[in-house]
Amino acid sequence: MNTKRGRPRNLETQNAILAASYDLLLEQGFGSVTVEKIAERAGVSKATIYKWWPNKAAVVMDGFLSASTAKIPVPDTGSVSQDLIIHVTRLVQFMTSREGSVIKELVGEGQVNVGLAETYRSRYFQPRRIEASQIIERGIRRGELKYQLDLELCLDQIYGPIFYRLLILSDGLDESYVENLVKLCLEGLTAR
Amino acid sequence: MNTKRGRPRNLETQNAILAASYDLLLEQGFGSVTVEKIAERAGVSKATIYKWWPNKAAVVMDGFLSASTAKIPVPDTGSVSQDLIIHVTRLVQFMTSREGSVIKELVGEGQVNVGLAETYRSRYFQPRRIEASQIIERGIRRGELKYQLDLELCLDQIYGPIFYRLLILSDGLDESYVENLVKLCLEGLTAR
Amino acid sequence: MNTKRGRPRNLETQNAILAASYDLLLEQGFGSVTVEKIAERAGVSKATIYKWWPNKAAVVMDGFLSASTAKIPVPDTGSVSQDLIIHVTRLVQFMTSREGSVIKELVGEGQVNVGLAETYRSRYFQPRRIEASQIIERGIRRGELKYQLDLELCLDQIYGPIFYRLLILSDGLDESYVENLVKLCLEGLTAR
Amino acid sequence: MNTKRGRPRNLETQNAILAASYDLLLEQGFGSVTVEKIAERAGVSKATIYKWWPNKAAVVMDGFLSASTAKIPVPDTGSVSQDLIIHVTRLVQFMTSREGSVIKELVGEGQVNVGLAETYRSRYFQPRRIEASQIIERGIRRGELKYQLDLELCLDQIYGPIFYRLLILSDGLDESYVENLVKLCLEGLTAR
DNA sequence: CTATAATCGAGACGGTACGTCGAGTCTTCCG
DNA sequence: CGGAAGACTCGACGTACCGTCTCGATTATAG
Repeated sequence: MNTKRGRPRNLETQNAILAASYDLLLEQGFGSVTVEKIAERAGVSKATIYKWWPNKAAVVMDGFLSASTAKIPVPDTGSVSQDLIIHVTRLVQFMTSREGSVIKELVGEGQVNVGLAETYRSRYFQPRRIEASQIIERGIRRGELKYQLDLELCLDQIYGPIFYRLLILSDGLDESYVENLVKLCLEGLTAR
Repeated sequence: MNTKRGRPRNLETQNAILAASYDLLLEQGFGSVTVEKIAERAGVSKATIYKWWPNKAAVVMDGFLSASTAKIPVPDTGSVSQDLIIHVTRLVQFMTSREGSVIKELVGEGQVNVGLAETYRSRYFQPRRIEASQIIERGIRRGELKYQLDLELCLDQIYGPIFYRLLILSDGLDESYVENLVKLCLEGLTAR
Repeated sequence: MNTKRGRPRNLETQNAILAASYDLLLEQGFGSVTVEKIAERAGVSKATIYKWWPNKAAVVMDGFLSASTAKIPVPDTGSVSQDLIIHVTRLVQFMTSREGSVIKELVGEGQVNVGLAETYRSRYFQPRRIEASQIIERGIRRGELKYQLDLELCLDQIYGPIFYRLLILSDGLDESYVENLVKLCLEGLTAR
Repeated sequence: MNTKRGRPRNLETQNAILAASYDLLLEQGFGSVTVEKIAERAGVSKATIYKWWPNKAAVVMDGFLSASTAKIPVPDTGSVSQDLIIHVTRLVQFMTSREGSVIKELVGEGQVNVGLAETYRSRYFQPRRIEASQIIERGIRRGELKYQLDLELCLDQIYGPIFYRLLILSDGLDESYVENLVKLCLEGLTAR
């Protein structure tokens, strides 16, 4: 008895669903995405969607993840400060683009949907953190940064203010803000 | 022409609505709050609710704001470091309480609802920032902190990581995290 | 102790209400008339309306009755046949005018509202029947019509088909229909 | 392309809706029928009702039409006079029964709702007229009635007074009224 | 080369909430 | 006291989306 009986899953169908889902997400935002619209645009039955994903949030998240190539490149200029400024500026640029702005909506939904939150944490934010941690680690190895630094904390200190502004304050995030932020992180607040 | 024409708005009604709304928010979370339930619990007609608030989010937000006394006290020990640690620890304690955790849901909803976001920004987060900025300003005046510090940026550096963890990483936020965070902010990342 | 204490009832107010009510009835039809709109147009408070009339139907009916001068003149040419044709033609003309067509709506409402029905019966249809019965009675006196005729039945025979068409069939009601109807009533169906 | 795609419409559901609708109509009258009550009694979702009917009036009308077998049998005694008296008496009996009385309410609603009116005209009144016209046509063929009679007019002359009394005058409609009416129609008003 | 098993499109359905509207009542203040 | 202003309740409306379900058609592997 083989387990592979019956008509096999059609990959194109899945891709069409993910693509449609992501398109709609970009066009109309999370709140306006409808399973019915996804189905229609993908030329697919609603039941098929629910066969492979447990609920709307899951499809949309999945669509987002598979579309968002979104690796923000990590520079290596030899200077931690420069690297951080470049990297974070790129991050900000991406986050304030249409594509990035849907992340805010997904995070919003994640406040109410634990499964969704876990997904974007493990499949989106953690990978990004690992990328960026290279800059810090290089800095430590080169002796630019304190050698006993808590890596996680460092990342929070850089990323925290950015997302805090994005998600809560909705305040301007221009290049000079990034520069000042990085500088302050490096130097500290303390007067000498 | 008198401005006080007609049957005056019944304050008890409004309070009952806001109270019911907040109770439900605490009990069941934003997603499960229903205008109908609010109306029923407040002993009020649904139409009355829609007369004074444009939609569910607005009532719930208003209920939250009028219930949340939530001033996190600002300590004054004479040391910026100590003050920050105490203050932020309190903030974290509040945010991880039931009462605080609904804020995360509201912020979540705010990603999709601009009006709501503006409300909690101006009526919740800004006031809280002003409270905390006293600690920084005192530190500057006393010469503990650099005198040309950008206040907004400082606040972001303290608050950012906290809300970043709360909203996105959902990671542990214990007392030692706060201490390390404050210490790092003050000292900076740079090796000397 | 005087019986006439306080501010006396303002007749103009009542008239404004009735006029507004009738205007709206003509403009928008019974279904779209709203007590609120009546009040607004009459520059009057809703409560005042409910003080003098028990419900919407009553005001509208009253407005209709006091505006509709609507006496359809009864001709006297010397010939019953001629008189009937002229009179009924006029009736049809009125009933198919905007002003008349609201009567259909009132009768419609009357199917569900007994009070309203009684009102239009006693204050609109009965008076009109009395007018027309003169034609019949003259015919009997002159010997044109059978002398033992049942007056009520005669009126039904003339009016019935008209209102049946108006209310149920919504069919054409031109002058030749009226002529044929009157002729058939007079001559009867029987072959000789 | 097959026409029978998708889950087929569940006939029981539709019937349950129509039955519930008709029951409520008989029990409480048109004005008190509620889509929500229909849904509840039929064990059906409100959305399903609105999927197949555009509004309350349409469902109720449809429920009425599919329940009302209501063919009033057409007698054939050999005498037009007798046949008419019997038929019209039966009609009156039906119309004054609970089942018939809802027709008055539907006609009432029809004064304000054109779609509804068209429906009951074409699917209720026209069919009934055709039934009754047999009596007239038989009378013409047998030479009892004038051979060039206008059929429509004849029907109006019989039915008109009945519905006029039912809808407007609400006056007694006993057997003797019917007899007198038929007699007068046949003989005419004219003295000889 | 047929039976079995799964996928899939179409679309009906129950459920739950939304926001709106109108009727009618009630409260307060003004003349 | 009459009346204007307008707050409030009640009950229904029609809409939208979710997630589940039932068909029939399709497409593969197993026997």
